[in-house]
Amino acid sequence: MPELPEVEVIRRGLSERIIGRKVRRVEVLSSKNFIGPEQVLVGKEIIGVRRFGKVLVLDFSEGISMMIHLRMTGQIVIRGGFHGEFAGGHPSEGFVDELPNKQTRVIFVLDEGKMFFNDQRKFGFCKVIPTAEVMEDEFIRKLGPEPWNISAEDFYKKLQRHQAAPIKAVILDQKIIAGVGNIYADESLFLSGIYPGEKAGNVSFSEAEKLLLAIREVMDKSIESGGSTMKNYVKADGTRGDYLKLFANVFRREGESCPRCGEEILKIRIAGRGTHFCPKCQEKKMELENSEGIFQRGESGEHGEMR
DNA sequence: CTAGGATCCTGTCAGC
DNA sequence: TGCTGACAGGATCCTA
Repeated sequence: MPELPEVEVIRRGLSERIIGRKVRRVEVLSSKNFIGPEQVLVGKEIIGVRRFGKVLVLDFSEGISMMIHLRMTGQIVIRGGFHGEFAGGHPSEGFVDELPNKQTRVIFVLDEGKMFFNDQRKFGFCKVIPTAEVMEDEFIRKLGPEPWNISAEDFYKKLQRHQAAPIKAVILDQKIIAGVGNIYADESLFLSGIYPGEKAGNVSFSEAEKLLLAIREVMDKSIESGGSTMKNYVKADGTRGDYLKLFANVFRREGESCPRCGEEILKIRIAGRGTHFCPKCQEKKMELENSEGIFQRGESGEHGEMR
């Protein structure tokens, strides 16, 4: 899905456009994607938009809230508001189509404008719950800290609890750290020079620290550039742009050459996910079968800044 | 407890 | 052209 940066961009976009708006009507086109009684939202005013990792929470008047999880292919589109149109989340034609379209699952008719929840694969959902119970939600309760709110020491300790698992699988686990998905996992592992399949138990403290800083860096950069929205979806000539190309070094760049060393970027499968990396910059460590192994691992390379 | 695989669903693309 | 299988910006459930 949309990962932390995309959801944060949506949170900001919605904050400017729907706070203060009232719900006139809710049309659930796919009941699978809506949990709870949608009618309780009718007449309520939207008073806040929060984010927890990849989850969005809209707060309404009278103590009602709604969680939105976009999962793989969800998107949120605002049309007809006084504060301009907006679309964010999974980039697809829904950003620009006339809505509702085939992928529209829920329509929120506001006192001014409409908000569409579109989702090709129907993995995402909206869930109405009392505001008081948001923090008790299973997913939110178990969610790890935001990347900016954990120390390198604590991050390292958490990684060490999963000795045998590939480091990529560990950082994708939302209980370890919130918000990392497939794109930012690959990108941050590239920036920190760690092989995605490396056993977490083999990741040193200094590598864990580099990795944490890299996660923050790629996410900050993506949020600043506006994530994936309709603005960067359609190029001037009408063709579809790929916002990933704006910042991704390795994601979906298999076959291209590494921007740092020129080696060919490979794509493999780790933790059931497509994984992109540079075999030279992200070298797999030697198996330490005996103490000599320690000396076979040369310097980790003096790489400076990269973009 | 951890780790890995199947699973939910629709759509697209490569290969035959 | 039509069919088939693999895969996809996620997370959960099931099994070992």
